[in-house]
Amino acid sequence: METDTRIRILDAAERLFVMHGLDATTLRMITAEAQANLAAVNYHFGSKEALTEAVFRRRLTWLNEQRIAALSAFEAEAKGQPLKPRQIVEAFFGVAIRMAADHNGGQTFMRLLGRTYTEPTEFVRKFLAEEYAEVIARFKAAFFKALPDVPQEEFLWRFHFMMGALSYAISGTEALRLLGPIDDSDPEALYARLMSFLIGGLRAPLPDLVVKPVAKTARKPRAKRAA
Amino acid sequence: METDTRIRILDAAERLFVMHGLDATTLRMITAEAQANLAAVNYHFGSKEALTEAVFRRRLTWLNEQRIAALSAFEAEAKGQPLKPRQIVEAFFGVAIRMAADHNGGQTFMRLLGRTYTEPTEFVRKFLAEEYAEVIARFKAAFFKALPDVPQEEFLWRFHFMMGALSYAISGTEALRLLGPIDDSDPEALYARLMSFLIGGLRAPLPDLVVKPVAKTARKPRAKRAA
DNA sequence: TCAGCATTCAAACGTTCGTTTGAAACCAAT
DNA sequence: ATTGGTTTCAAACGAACGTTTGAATGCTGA
Repeated sequence: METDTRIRILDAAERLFVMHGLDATTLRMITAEAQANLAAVNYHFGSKEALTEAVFRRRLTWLNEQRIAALSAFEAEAKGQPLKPRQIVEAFFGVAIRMAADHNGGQTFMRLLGRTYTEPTEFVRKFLAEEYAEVIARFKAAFFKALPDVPQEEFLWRFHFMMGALSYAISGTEALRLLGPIDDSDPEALYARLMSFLIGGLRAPLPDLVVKPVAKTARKPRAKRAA
Repeated sequence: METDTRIRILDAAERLFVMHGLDATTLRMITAEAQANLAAVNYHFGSKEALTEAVFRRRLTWLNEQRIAALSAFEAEAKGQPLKPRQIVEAFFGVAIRMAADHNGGQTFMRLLGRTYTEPTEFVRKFLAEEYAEVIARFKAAFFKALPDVPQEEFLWRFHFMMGALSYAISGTEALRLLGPIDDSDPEALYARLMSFLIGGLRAPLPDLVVKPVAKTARKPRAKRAA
């Protein structure tokens, strides 16, 4: 069942998706790279879309399992006490960065993944939503417990910003060179740098938001929506 | 010269690029949306690639001029003294966020741009490199002056992470919904949130990096860089 | 040895893409 | 009214795409 060709196709597709993007990668490029016949993709996967999904699922499922395992380990250790934010960040982002440092395809994949959260393609988004549901729920709960002083909406934004930083840390090394010559060969250094940055952002002083309803509607009092 | 059709095509292309991505947007979609003939793109722009470049250049040039103007204003005010990091962040990221809040097409464009730094397409990267050269140079210099205690390489990484957070702040509102229901309708709030996060990350304690050259070359002490 | 299934392969399918073409329509200046 | 240059238009081009087909080949158990 798990034929050699199947795996060669998955590997080739992963590599080419990273280099050229999803749309611009053709089945002919993939099968040539995999040294397989053009029809092999439709034989083994059914369609290009199904192949794409398989490429993601293969590693993403494993990645999120690792994340949950890391979080569970910290939680078991803490015996019901809230975790330190650094531990939660480590469990979510650290695992990802470490996977990105793995040269056995993990690196390739993470670059692809980092670019995919903002991918507009419908079916990719649907797929990611399913695949992330559990891990998001677990980490949200852990963070809320660890940071009771941070409003939940504020935290969700910060989590989102952190995802952006992670995405660029992993996938944006090309864009990075816009900034000048830079060494991205040391994954441990990248890990340390990103963790510092993320914790710094996560624990930053809360912004003093202008209270919206007042600014918009009032001098005469009439609340537009509850704060 | 600046015909009506030309502008309608630019606007339509911008909208569709955001919704479907560069590759997946066809000239037939664009010309239909712009209520123009299919051949109009090649007549007015020469090719799809040239149209793409025009879409970006139209707003990106202006955006980076705004950034430089904002920075120059702060620098004039400071009379040679280093700026506060917050001011520099404001000049670079604040201007972008504010443009993203502009509903006259700016919002649309910024979502597109945010997704483009990591775009693998060759000619887009080339183009961005040119378009960003000056603004990058100016802001690097300002930051280095304002943060003499932060090693330059460390700072470049942090700048890169900040770009990631900005990108997600602007373009990733779809991905954001993975995290749960969230209100992204208030640009002022987003601005305040992002600024807090960025400053927090920028000013985070430096990571204690394992000193690589020592591990590789020496045992006898040899500092890699000055703190 | 041979039947039976899984896999590979070359070729072709119908679509859609970006681009080109040449005529039609428009529009100001003579 | 006629010209000359600009813009629009319908139609078609060749190329490349994902997919399908049916025969050839490989492998396994009876």
